[in-house]
Amino acid sequence: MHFRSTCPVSNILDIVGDKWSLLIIRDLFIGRNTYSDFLESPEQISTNILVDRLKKLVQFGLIEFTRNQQDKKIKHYNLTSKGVDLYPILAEMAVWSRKNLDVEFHPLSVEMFNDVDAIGLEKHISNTIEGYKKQLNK
Amino acid sequence: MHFRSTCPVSNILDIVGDKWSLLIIRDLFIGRNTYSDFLESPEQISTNILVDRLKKLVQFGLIEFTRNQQDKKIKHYNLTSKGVDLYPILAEMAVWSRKNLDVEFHPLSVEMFNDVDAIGLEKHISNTIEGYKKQLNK
DNA sequence: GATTTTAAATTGTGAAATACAAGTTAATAA
DNA sequence: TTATTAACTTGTATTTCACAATTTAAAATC
Repeated sequence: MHFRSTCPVSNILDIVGDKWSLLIIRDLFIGRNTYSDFLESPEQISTNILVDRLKKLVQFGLIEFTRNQQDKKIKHYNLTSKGVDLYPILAEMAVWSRKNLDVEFHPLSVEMFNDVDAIGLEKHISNTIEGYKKQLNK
Repeated sequence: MHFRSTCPVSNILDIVGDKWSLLIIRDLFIGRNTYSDFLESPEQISTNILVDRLKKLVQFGLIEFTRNQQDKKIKHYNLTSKGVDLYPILAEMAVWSRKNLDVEFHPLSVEMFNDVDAIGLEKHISNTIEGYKKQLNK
């Protein structure tokens, strides 16, 4: 990996600072975990970009995959510990958008905002991370 | 502004989700605030991209500028309230890099990490934001 | 007040990243 | 055996970015 500088903000941007990587990470948090799932996301990533990003995210150690035992042509991607650690960034991004953009948001994010309002951002983040990890070990 | 979807994460990425915007925002937090300052940053942005990003960030209402009264060809950029609100994202990005990348960081970020360790991330963020706003009103 | 310096911005060209459409592969299902 | 499906590849057009050189306009210097 080539880093542009020794600034930690620049470093992470060199890894996930493109138009798509963080959206794939977001998808994994909301339960989308196959190539086909990712293609169905509302932002409409193209297939060549998707394959490229999945490959890179695996190389960076942010995600990994397992084969479906019933149907071995299906890959189920999941976040690694490094990938799960990105959640606070996604959460702060969503919070920024709610505060600073005057638009209607997707029902899933409205749900997320309600949770944040109910229990606080800290707790929401730790719950989400813990929840993701639990669900994986099933 | 055209948004790819109604996801708040996607929305903010449509605004600052490129290789450079958040680095300009970072620069503003550490006191760099002119075109020449930005060019001196270690990541070496090119002049055409810099002009383009400054223009866009102004259009989005994340930054604005004032002319130097002694030398009116110098523009001093500063973060608006919307721009200052991005700090939690930058802070979480830095925290992620410290935890997950095995590299040496810039002295300024080491200083920042020490502050986070001393007073906690929450307090570090609110101090930084408050500090930035105060410094502006001088 | 003409010349030089400086900050900001522009222009041109090549390279890289992304978008879009179509086709391929290999495993499973019918 | 044929059809379907998930994942992936390929080709081409478009957009964005990188790099180098040049231009503009304000300020400083001679």
